[in-house]
Amino acid sequence: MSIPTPDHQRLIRKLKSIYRLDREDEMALGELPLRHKAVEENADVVREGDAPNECCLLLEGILCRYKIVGDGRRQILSFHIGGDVPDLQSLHLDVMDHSVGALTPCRLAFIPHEAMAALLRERPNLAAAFWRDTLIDAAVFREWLAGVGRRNSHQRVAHLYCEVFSRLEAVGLASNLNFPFPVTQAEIADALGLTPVHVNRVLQDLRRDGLIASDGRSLRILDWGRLTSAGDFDATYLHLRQAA
Amino acid sequence: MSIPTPDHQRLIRKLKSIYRLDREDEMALGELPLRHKAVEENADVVREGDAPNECCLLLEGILCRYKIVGDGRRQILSFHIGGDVPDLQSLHLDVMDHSVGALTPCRLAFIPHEAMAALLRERPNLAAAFWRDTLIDAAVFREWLAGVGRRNSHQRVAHLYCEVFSRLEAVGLASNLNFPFPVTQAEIADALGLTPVHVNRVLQDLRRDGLIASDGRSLRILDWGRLTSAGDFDATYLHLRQAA
DNA sequence: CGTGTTATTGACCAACATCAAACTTAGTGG
DNA sequence: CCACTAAGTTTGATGTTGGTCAATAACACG
Repeated sequence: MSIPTPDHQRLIRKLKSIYRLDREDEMALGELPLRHKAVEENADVVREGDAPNECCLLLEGILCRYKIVGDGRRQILSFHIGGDVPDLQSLHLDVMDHSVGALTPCRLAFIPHEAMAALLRERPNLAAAFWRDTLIDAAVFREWLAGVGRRNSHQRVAHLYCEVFSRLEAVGLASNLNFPFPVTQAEIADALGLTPVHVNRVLQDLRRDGLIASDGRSLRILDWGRLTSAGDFDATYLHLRQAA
Repeated sequence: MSIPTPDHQRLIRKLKSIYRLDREDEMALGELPLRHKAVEENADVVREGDAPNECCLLLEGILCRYKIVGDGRRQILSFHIGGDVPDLQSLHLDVMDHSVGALTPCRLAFIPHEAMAALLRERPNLAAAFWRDTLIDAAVFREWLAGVGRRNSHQRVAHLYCEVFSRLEAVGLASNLNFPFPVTQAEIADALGLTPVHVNRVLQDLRRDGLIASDGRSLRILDWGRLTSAGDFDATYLHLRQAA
């Protein structure tokens, strides 16, 4: 029983952003075996149809989950940041119904399902925390579904930026409204059900209106209040704990 | 310890469509206390912002989950049929981030969170079954997200009809390709991110092409093969067990 | 410096939305 | 059994958001 490593801390920090953990929970998480791996930009981590026997903890970089529909077009389903376990579901859903890919070079750590299952058996509080995590996942899908279905392009972009900032802040990866976000316009388009050309035009509008400043690598939110209202954003669906 | 009632059987049947239960699991489920309630068409069962202390088991009728976005437009997030527990998540997410409403008159049964939690503590196998259920829920959101983001209106309608049939069949509520589906075109539009007028035109195309026959009350799938390919439908994401 | 990726621009287009009216159907009460 | 009504469906005319295509500009990287 030793102090959790910084890599374990990433996971702990994430879980603490959504659920109350006690000292023993943290220690137990610290014992999880991690098989480290670096992946390069655009590599797939898991692919639709796979039946993985480990989960993937993201330590550094940005991952996304995505589906390719019949005619080859891509829909990005979620973005993931340090501390996330984007394929936690594979613990209970044998075969992947979507893929996980790296949008930037990433540092990952794989955790065997066996180890994860044993931990959850031991510690019901952690089982609850992880279950809650997957439920929040679903809540985010719902919000995106509402956005793609019923919000216009400007609202969608603004909403996405609000969400990304809120989530980064919740795990201590952004402390002010200026933070790295190296995601291309084409990727944003795939996440929002738009085309890259149109995303580009929307971004120009948002910049012209003084809501954001962005190059392809980082994002600066210039007016949080107006950005949230432009994006119809309300963080309730993220189900974050009040204080971290 | 007695034979589970037909109402309990609905729930058992649903869970068995996605997970292996043993005899004791079924018996334990049969002991769940059910507080029955009938709701009329268009009534809300739970509302965004509520913090319910019971879950809602649907026995008869059709429920939907939905969100209202900033400008008052509605996005339907999911349809639910007999055996579903659409707000199971409320067990771990205190405050509702969306509403649950009745699309038809419904028979419901409420199960106290307390009773549900006790059952899951007792029977890890059932905890796994319910967790899996919420994960499949999320898988369906993902599929809808991909549809609204990247499929055209014809594909979306066809896909929805394939999904509805597959789910009804999995729990024994449809045995052939002709089944009741009393959902209005306006509701379908709200589920698919379209307008009622456009849904109407798409339906006319699908009927003209001999894929379906439908009035507002029931749906007959005339050509399953062509409907699935028109809708780019692959049931993998429903994560059903091979045999019921 | 090339070279490849990403961002930007412009001209044009199509899918789907909007608006408004008419038609159908199911239910209700006389 | 027949108005009457309300909800849902269908139709037509027209509008707009966002898509498509194609070219150019700006970077980043080796």
